[in-house]
Amino acid sequence: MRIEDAIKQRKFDNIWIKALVNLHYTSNFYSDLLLAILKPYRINDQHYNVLRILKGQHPQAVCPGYIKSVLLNKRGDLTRLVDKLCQKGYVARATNPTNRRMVDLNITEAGLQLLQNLHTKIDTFEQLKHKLTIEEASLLNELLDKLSE
Amino acid sequence: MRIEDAIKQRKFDNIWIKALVNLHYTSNFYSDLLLAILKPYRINDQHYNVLRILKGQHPQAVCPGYIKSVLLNKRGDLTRLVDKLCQKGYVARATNPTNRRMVDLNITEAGLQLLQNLHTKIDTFEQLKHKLTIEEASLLNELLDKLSE
DNA sequence: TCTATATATTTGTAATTACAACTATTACAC
DNA sequence: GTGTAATAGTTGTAATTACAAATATATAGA
Repeated sequence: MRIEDAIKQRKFDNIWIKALVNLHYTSNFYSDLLLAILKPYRINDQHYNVLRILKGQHPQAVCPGYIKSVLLNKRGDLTRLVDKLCQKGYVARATNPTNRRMVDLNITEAGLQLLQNLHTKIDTFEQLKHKLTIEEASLLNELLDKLSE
Repeated sequence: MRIEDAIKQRKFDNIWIKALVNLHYTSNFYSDLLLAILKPYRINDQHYNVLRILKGQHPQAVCPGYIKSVLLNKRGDLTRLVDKLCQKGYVARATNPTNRRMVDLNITEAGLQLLQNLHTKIDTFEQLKHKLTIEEASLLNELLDKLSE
């Protein structure tokens, strides 16, 4: 949907402002899609991202500090975010034997299975593939990179 | 910053996934900037957006339902969001005389003054202007529109 | 060793958000 | 009018997030 229709606003101060509004709108659009998929599993997008990060390093352990540094959304409370994933059995937590300040986090088999189940449902790949050509996706990446320079 | 460096991830499954991650990253990047500016005023981005919507219609009154329909982030609790703005004196609330189910919201002089103060600080216009040409901003809008079709 | 500093994570508290249930008012069919 | 459904907001409760302060461990210098 064109941004003008989505937020019922016909005029923007200028095209840069419009791009910024559009950026947030589109980001929320996909967040809401993802949240709807995750909802039956009682986890949110932050939990999901943590699981993906852990899977990326698996079977190597990862500490909360690292997760925080690479999470898209720096907000949120890693300790309690991870607490919930541990309670649900998706993540295992242990004190790092070498440096006892640190905590070793690992995704469990159940966690890997969850991501596997979600994969087919999420499949943003197929969705986006129909909406943008490979050249357009590449161009979008370049433009976004410029914005956060 | 290139998205690869920002989240320390070298490989993505494909360029569409990368664009989606980049989208969320860039959106958060600007949200965090905005939140930092708003923090001294003890309001958040949702409050700010509500004030902008009210300013857009001023001096005409707006009801919570309308605000909800055009807010970028549909989540959030309009009643309590507006409560806070009323408490701070930025918004005036009254029952609609014609339809007593509805509530008339209006931005106050103090609210307009707040937006005025914020304007110079936010000024995303100048920031983005340096990062994207007018053609690039226009292209970005087109690509984003395609994504939420 | 002792102390100060830095690092990694957790905890306390208040504010915010999510979600569902609830109240009040209006609209419409009979 | 009366009953029923639809609409507009509000409220209750639990979960989440923000922010600052606290804990626990490690590191480095005197």
